[in-house]
Amino acid sequence: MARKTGSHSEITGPKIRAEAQRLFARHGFAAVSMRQIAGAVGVQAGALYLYTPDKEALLFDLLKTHMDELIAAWHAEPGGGDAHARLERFVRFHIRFNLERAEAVFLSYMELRNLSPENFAVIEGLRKTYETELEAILKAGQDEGVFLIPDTKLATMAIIAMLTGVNTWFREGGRLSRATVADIYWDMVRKSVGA
Amino acid sequence: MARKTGSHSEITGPKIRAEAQRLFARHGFAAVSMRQIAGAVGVQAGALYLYTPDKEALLFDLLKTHMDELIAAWHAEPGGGDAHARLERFVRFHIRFNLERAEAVFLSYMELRNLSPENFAVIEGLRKTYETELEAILKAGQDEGVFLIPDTKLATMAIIAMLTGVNTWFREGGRLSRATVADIYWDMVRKSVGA
DNA sequence: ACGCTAACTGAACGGGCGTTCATTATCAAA
DNA sequence: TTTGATAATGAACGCCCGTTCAGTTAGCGT
Repeated sequence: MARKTGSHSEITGPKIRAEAQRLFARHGFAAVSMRQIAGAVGVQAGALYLYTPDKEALLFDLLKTHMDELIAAWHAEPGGGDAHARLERFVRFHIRFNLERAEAVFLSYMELRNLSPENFAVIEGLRKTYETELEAILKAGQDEGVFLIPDTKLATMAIIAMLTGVNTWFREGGRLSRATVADIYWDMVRKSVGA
Repeated sequence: MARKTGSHSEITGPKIRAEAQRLFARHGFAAVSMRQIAGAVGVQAGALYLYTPDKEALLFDLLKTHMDELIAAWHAEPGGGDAHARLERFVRFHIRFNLERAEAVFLSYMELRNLSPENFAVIEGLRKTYETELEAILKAGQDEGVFLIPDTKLATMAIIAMLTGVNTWFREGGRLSRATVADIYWDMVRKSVGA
């Protein structure tokens, strides 16, 4: 046996990334072997190296793609309005997007330390970019006089941590719907910035 | 060479736990070998098994001890007062305690999945116990009419996530002192529950 | 000074790791 | 139908893993 019938790189490539994401999120990067990933995909371990130079590059690809898509999705949201409206959109967007991609979010928080310093810096830069989007809203609200925030940098970190925390406990079909959760979190965020 | 000069289990035992915590926090449980831990302690790998039945038990011991100490430390805090005062004490306690033990906190959030189901349940139970302490305060404030919270369970998770988030960015000697950070977070928490 | 016990070594066990590569089967264009 | 490119195999490489254990030395009560 060598090449399989019906095999195509446009199928195997995404399949590898999907299975790697699933397994990394479930067991952790270091605890998952290339052979496990290959097994989940349905190929031998050697075949993975047609799609990635090494294991770390596979992780980096997942994290980078996620961060790029996060930022792109936020930019695709409707802009404009006052700081109050923009903050509400950010809160609802963040919760929605992160719940839709729980595995990728989990990965990008847990597995950063498995990246080389250069790759780590890239992801950190993208995260900073995203955080700056929220901080800009808070600053604008502060200038407009609709928010009362002692420190916008701190408020940024506090709000993001609070929102991202939803991923740790939310379960589909639980007591509350996504919409209700978003409503309540928005209520808390709104009040916390004094609006 | 066999037994080393000046060797005592009361010294080696804690040293192993300390080095394991440091290494697990830095590189992740799965990425750290027993030989690395032994090397950091200054013994051979086999010696570790005089102090732990296996690698996972070492991790569990660290997590369990941390959670026990967290809960004990909270119970040692002065009680009494109205919900407003108790919430402030909780916020300041959580930030202070977690910053004091950053490595243990990091571990107990990141490495839970490396525990067996039984051990996982134990740590989860202790976490739940701690969270319930906060929830009781929020409920009391709700009943007293000093808080305005749509859902106390959600508010509990939101506040804990927000507070624990401090650990991800706070650096000693940075722009803000611990005390200032605690002040600002308390301000945001207070407002978010409508007090 | 002796003997018991506690503390540790160092080698070994079987197994899994990430990665490479010669080889082979399939696909798609000519 | 031939042919070159593509997608995969499967064996092998050297290395490190968690764990065990017989043997050895240091500490210490008697």
